[in-house]
Amino acid sequence: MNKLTIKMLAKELQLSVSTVSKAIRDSHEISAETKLRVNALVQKLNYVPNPFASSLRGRNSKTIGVVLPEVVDSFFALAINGIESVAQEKGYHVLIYLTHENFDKEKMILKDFEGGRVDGVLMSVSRETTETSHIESLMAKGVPLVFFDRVPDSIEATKIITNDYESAYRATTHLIEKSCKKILFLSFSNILSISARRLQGYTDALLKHGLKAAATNILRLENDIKKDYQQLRQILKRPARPDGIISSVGKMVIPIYQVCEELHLKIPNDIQVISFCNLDTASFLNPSLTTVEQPAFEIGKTAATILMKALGRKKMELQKEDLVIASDLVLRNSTK
Amino acid sequence: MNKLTIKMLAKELQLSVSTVSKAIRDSHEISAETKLRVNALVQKLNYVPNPFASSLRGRNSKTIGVVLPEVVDSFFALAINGIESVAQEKGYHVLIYLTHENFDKEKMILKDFEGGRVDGVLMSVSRETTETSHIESLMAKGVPLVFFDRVPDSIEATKIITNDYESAYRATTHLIEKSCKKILFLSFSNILSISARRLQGYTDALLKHGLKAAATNILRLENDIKKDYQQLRQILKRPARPDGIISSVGKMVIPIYQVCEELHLKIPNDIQVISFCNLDTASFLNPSLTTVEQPAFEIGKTAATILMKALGRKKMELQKEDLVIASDLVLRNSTK
DNA sequence: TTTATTTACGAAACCGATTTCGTAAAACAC
DNA sequence: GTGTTTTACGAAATCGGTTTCGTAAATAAA
Repeated sequence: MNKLTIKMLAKELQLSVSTVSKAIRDSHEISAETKLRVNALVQKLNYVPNPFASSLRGRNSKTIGVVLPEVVDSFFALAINGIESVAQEKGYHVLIYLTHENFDKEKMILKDFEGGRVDGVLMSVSRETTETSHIESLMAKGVPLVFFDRVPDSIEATKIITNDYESAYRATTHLIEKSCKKILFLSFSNILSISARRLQGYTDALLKHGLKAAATNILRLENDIKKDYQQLRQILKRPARPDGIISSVGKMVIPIYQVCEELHLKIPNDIQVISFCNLDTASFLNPSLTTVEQPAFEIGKTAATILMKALGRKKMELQKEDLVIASDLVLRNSTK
Repeated sequence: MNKLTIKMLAKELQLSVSTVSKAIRDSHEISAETKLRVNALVQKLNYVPNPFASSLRGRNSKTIGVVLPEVVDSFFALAINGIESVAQEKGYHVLIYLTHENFDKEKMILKDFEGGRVDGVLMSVSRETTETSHIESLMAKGVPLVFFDRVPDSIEATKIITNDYESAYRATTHLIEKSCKKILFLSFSNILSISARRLQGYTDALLKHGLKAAATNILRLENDIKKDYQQLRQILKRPARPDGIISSVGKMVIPIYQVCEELHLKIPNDIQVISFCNLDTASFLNPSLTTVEQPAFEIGKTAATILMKALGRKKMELQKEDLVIASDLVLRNSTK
């Protein structure tokens, strides 16, 4: 299957390669008549330019890289949707990479980007990402990078985030107002600033209302659903078990419901529950779940839009600051 | 930010470009000593080869294209996971494209692929895809293509599917055994074979048990959640309303629960419900939902694995046949 | 009519790696 | 010591477009 090249078009049309190329790119140097002839043949033979030749010469790929921890979480699924919709509209291609929360994979992926595979990057860091030299190295090469959701504190960059601190503060306050005294907080990282901010919102709200933020009421999750499940179970079996739970991560919703069911803890009477998450089934869970809903699609879309601007003709400089899109606290029946 | 090229390495090392290239690629033509020198500098300067130059010369991209209708559905999110895990392991990059069920977009994407952007394609067709010349055109150019889940009937190709017919048959039979007489079937396309097979399983099961497959009991969904919601509502308000629902698509779960709630129809007493879907929250819905669970991750992983084999050194020929991975009917409380 | 400018196109360099082919020098065979 | 093979490397072609620069002809300006 001999690939059709511009050279073959040129021969067929009795034109030079450069003329054909310019005609296809609608250059003003080429007469309308010639353009018509060229395009007719392009249509007829169904010619598609080799993207690598173009990228090599043009030093751009019309491709963005999206680096995510995972995609099971509906947050990232929605974010991908937002990203892809913007990218496709602007004629960009989207390379997806999953780190599976693995730092070494993240490093390898970014290193590969240094070869110029992508024009820009959208990234949500893994929970293992403590050190950020791989990111700085890529940015130093001039590759525009926009972080979203899980952003690294140590780097000055454009970051699209949600109001994690306030959301956690509000969620905690809500539980306190509903007379919870011992609120368990499920944290998924003590590294990620997103996690730190949520934790801070929680502790600040406790202190504000004269409650102590006991270390025993903070469960730091592993990236292992079985272990997390067991840990949670142990905690809820304690004599002085919590009467409220705030999960800063969506994937613990099912385990929480399961453990409560097993231990015959009634939600919300025995224990009230709020989770950060993006489940569209939240309102039909049993009981329906009070959630902090993050604007996942919006975050993805915004991140992509800003990146596109930095990649556009005008090469708009990226503003090195945070853009906050607010989350919603949606009250349902897992809290009183 | 001058990009580092192999030429610069060569100059620095007092070697020719070809020698450096061979050294990096661990060619037997190069002495161990020279390889060491080269690799040391590669490390030191953090050299990453330009992928477009390699792809242009090598006529392969180490990239696969994944074409999906959408990704909100957790089915496709899981499938992406399966695909990406395999691809990453094999050193392949993953380009994601969403058609949003739009046939023209699908055509454009595949046309772009004809330029050689990807080495192979994994695809789930849009619900508007009636005509498949764009797919055949790509395959004719020798691009390996594996379909999964939503596969076109009219094309001979490798297809990874689940047992749609049997699953629908079993689901329907289950409802009949639980004494449903009027079972509403929610269908999402009268084009896609996956949809046709599910519908066939449903009608066959009805006939087998002496029930009629009334056209009024088949709701053909639009791709518009509001309209579908209203349609469903109208049907459930009929005097002789259905006493069972089988939804062949997961995204109708919430609308179904909502409508039933609004109309004060108790599930499963007034109406029993089964849905094809991949919600991990199914067991904690109120009531918990009887589902046909598709092995989404497995399907994605299998599709990718088979594609990888066709792309490997040995260029294994793709078997033009269906590979079926069974779904599970999981009984819960939305059926008696 | 002469000069300046515009129009429309072609030749060739270029992007950066890979690979073929050629060749000195070294190692080996006899 | 001569012939043969192996080793280790370099020059140059190549992948397929894009872009710069040059130029003949056509048009406009003087």
